[in-house]
Amino acid sequence: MRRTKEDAEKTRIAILDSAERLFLERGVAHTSLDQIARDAGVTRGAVYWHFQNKGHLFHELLDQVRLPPEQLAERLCGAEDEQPLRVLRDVCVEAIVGLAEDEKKQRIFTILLHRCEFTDEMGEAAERHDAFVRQFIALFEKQFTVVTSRLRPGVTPQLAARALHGLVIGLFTDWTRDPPQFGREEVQRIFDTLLYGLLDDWRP
Amino acid sequence: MRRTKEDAEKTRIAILDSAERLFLERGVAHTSLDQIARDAGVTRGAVYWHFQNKGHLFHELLDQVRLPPEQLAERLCGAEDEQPLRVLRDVCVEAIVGLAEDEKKQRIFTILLHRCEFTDEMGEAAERHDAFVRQFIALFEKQFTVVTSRLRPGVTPQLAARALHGLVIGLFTDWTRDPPQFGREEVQRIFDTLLYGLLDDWRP
DNA sequence: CTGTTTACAATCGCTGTTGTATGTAACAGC
DNA sequence: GCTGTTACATACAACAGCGATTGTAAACAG
Repeated sequence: MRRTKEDAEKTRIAILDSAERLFLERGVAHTSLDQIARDAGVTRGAVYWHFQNKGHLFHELLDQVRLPPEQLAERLCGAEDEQPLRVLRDVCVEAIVGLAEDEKKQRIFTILLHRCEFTDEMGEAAERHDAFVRQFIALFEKQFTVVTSRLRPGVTPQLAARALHGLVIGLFTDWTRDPPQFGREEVQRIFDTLLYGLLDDWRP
Repeated sequence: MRRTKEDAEKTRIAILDSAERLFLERGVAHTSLDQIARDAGVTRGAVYWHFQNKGHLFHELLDQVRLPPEQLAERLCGAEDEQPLRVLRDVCVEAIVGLAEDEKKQRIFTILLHRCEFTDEMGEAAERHDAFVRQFIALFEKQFTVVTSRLRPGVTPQLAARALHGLVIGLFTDWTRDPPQFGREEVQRIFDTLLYGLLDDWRP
């Protein structure tokens, strides 16, 4: 019984939602396409119609929340010259706080960080994510390079970038493991704390 | 052809080693016990003789590197009153540097952080790990509580603990994703940086 | 109104994986 | 030298999951 285009889009969404729920509950590898289809009220035929395979399904799931790298780069380099580090801090704070406010984001990042295996048999999803992370660090480093002279003695732009990125990833990881942690103010204070350690003229 | 006890122990080790290699390459869920057995030069019978199932095998693999929580607590609370935060910092630095120096530790933590799914069907391994992490944070917080008065205004022991733990986890994650990063001095400088942001009287 | 395409459902064949049960040869103790 | 046990190998049964193919009714384009 063929449906209209809107109906088709609805089942597409339903499949994605079911995948999200089941991936979160049982892990990506431990969830079969049949289970997803059943949960969405369709058969595997529908899943294979909308998605090539599990890898692509997972990939499209991630793309629902992962902001495109270009957008990130633009955001970071847009306010050129002005107050690059303040923008950098705000981006980091937004990332964490955005996680707290958006439950879907929370679930999908939980899947990404705790419920899936990064192996090349999962297709381009893994590679793209790794590339994303590397670019993230590179952008950090670039921003710190601009203000090299303000860094405390012994602190290189590279070191600062690694530290800041580590903190972001770590907070993401801890947050998704055990959600109700802290609000915007506290997140901002954490990043201010690290930045104050990196630059002696940092003022929140 | 029955072997002597030492032989048996050798095949046990061989199975663990093969599991380590294959888990790292393909992920835990995507590795079958038959593949592990073949790689170790035995059959699945041997695997089932030494381990109840894949979950237990994974569990014993982790126990090869994860230091027992009691040991950690002792280490942190042992030098009571003296310089609790310095011990705390050294523990964090040791954790990261230890990773760089011990390749086995590196592989196993890579599996733990990037090649496995934390779901309850994996048995007690997941629970134990989560409990470990929580205790870790609790210990951090306890240490910071001792020196509450030295914390910068607005910084609570809880906040400090979350931040420090986040940084540790984040550096672990980044390191295992892309190993050749930095040496002991730089790691120490990173933690000193954060601690200096947390306490105004911190001196490396 | 009709042909084509869409959006699935149903079925099939195959392989991979798990758990268990049974066989078996050698070692260790007596 | 016999025996029970150990340390596996082999065999068996059952299922799950994938990918492909085929079927089909309804939507849509002309």
